Amino acid sequence: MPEGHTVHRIANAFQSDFAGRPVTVTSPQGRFNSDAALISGLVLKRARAIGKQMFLEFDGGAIVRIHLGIYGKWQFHDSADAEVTGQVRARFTAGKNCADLRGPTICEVITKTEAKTVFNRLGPDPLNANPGNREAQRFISRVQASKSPLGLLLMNQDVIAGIGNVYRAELLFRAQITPHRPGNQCTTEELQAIWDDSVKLLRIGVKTGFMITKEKLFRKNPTKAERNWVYKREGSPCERCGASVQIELMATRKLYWCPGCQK
DNA sequence: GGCTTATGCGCAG
DNA sequence: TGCGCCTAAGCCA
Repeated sequence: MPEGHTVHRIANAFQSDFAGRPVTVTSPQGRFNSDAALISGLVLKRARAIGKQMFLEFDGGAIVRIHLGIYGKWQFHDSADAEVTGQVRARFTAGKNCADLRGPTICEVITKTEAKTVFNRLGPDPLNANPGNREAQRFISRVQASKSPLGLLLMNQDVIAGIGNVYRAELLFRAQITPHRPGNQCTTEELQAIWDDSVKLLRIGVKTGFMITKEKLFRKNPTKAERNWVYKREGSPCERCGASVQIELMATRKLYWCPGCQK
């Protein structure tokens, strides 16, 4: 389930399972063979996530960049020789720790310079916010510089890194702003509130592993159907105002929102 | 068992 | 704007 919170969870797992140790890297499926050979046996210095991408930084400077896309998935095992099933693009092992990667959009070895280019393009990640408000200000100025609808801007990883279709819909519902409002018609206060809310929701996501967006359920164990206000609830009455939740396509992605609450 | 759908995004045109 | 990627879950029969 790859919005930003998932990738941060994986990066945290990599940091504790593999960092500081030599890591064997193979490609049972074969498509990552030549890249794996460049790094296999090197010590992993650090695993970090920025938005939906994970970066594994190895001794010597090589970096593995992984983007799960819509299909990609990780599977962790307790044994280095766990049986390989299906198409495993890359397997990382250190001692008994073993992680299999399937179906990623991107899995490649890049240089520090190439990584820097990626970092520079990405917008601020609410999960990497530093003390102070610099990331929020970067987000706000990027939104206000655009005439595009806010519903599109929240999906743009150059504007804010880590938000996907679920959090996009839920953040806008919680802010009570229509997805069609142009970025340059949003006030600084409104955008600051959306940023702060994204920090809060993504942290809940990292903690629980689920995209729970209703306060009441933060500490519970809600089913998928209960977790959200508008996502995948088209045609149902809005729990806040009773209006029928709408669905439409925005730039080919399904957008859910409440016309009663979101102005 | 088969079909649809998905939390994403790069690319061609 | 539409396609391709290439995997798994959810749903139906």
